Amino acid sequence: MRIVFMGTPEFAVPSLEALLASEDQIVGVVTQPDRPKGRGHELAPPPIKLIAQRSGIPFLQPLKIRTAEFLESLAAWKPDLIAVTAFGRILHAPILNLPSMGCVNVHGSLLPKYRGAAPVQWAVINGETETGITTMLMDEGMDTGAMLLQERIPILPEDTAGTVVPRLAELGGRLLVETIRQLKAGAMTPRAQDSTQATMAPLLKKEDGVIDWTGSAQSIINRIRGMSPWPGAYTFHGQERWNIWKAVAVPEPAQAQPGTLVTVTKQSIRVATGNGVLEILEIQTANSKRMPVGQFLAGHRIDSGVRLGTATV
RNA sequence: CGCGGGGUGGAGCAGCCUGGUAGCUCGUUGGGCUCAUAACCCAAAGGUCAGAGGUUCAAAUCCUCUCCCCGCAA
Repeated sequence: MRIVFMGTPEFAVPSLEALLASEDQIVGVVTQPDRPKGRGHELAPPPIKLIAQRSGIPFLQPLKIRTAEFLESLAAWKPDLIAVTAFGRILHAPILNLPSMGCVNVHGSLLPKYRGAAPVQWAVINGETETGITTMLMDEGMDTGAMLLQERIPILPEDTAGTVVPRLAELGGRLLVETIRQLKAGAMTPRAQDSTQATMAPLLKKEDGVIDWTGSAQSIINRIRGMSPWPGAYTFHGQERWNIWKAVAVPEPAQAQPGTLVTVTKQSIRVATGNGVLEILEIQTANSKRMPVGQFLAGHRIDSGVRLGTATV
C-alpha cells in the first residue's frame, strides 16, 4: 500500500520510523518548513525532515496547505492512505478525500478528552493518572474524527510532560501500524466520539506557566510537571523571575498567606499555598541554569517572609 | 548580523564601574562538642580568576579577539 506521512516534531518520529519498518511503502513525507530556532536565528529543520532525508524519501515543506499546487504534488504520489502525527496544520476536505482509505491521525490523549495541540501537557496539569493514544479517521474538525484504536498508559506521580511524551510517541508508532494493518484487513469499525465528553487542550502559552499560589500545593506541582520541560512554570521573587522545575508537597498546613516563603534553610525553600506547603527542589533564575535548591541557596541570600508572586514594578 | 546575562579552588556566588596581598555560603579532609545528628565549634587542603593578545611600574579588574554556557524573543 502507498502511504504518505505528515508530521513535524520529535513526537512524530516514532510514527514515521514504525511505518518505515512496516510492510507498506512510504511514498512521500510532508512536514513544516524550517523555522528559525535557538539563540542566533539559525533555521532548524523539523525532526521529520531529517528522517526523510536520511531514508531517501521525497518530502515537501509547504508554506501553505490550501493551494492547488500542493494538492497536485500530493496527488502525484497516489497515496492509498495518509498517516498524520503531530503535523501542526488542519487538513481540509480536498486533502482528506484524496486517499481512498482516508487519513489516519495519531493523537496523544484518550479522546474525546484533550482535543488539540497539547494533550499530554494538559493531562499532567490536570493531575490525570492515565492517558493514552487514540487513532482516528480524520475529518475537518480539530481531533473530532471517528476513533479506531485506543490504548492507555499510566501517568506516574513523578512524571512530567517531558517524560510522558516519549512513551506516548512510541506507543503512537505501534498503534499507527496496527491501525493500518487492521484497516487493510477490513477489520476496523470506526466509533464516533461522544462530543459531550470532549475537552480541549490548546497549545501552551507562556502565561500558562504562571504559578497561582492560592491553588493547592498539589495543583501547583501538577502545573510544574505539565509545563516541564517547556515552557516552564514560574513565579517572581521581587523583580527576579524564578522558574521552578521540581517541587514536592509537604504534609503540613499553610500558616501564612499564599506565596509566602515560610521556611528557608541551607537546603530548602518552603512556600505557603492556598492549601498546604510546597517545598521547592529545583530552581532556575535568569541567566543561570537549573539547579537543586541547596546549590542555589549557597550563592544567594534569600529571606523567609518574602511573598512570591507578581513582579513588583 | 534579533536582544541581553555569564565563565573566579569540587558546587553556587561576591569582587570588576573607582587597577595594587583572592573573598562569601557550602562541600571535602582532620579534630572537638554531643546519647546522637544532615546540627554546632575549631583547623586544614584546594584557584595559571575560560583562552590569546594589548595598555600599565602593576590586570580577576581597562581595551581587542576567540571558545564555551545561559535567559529573553522566535
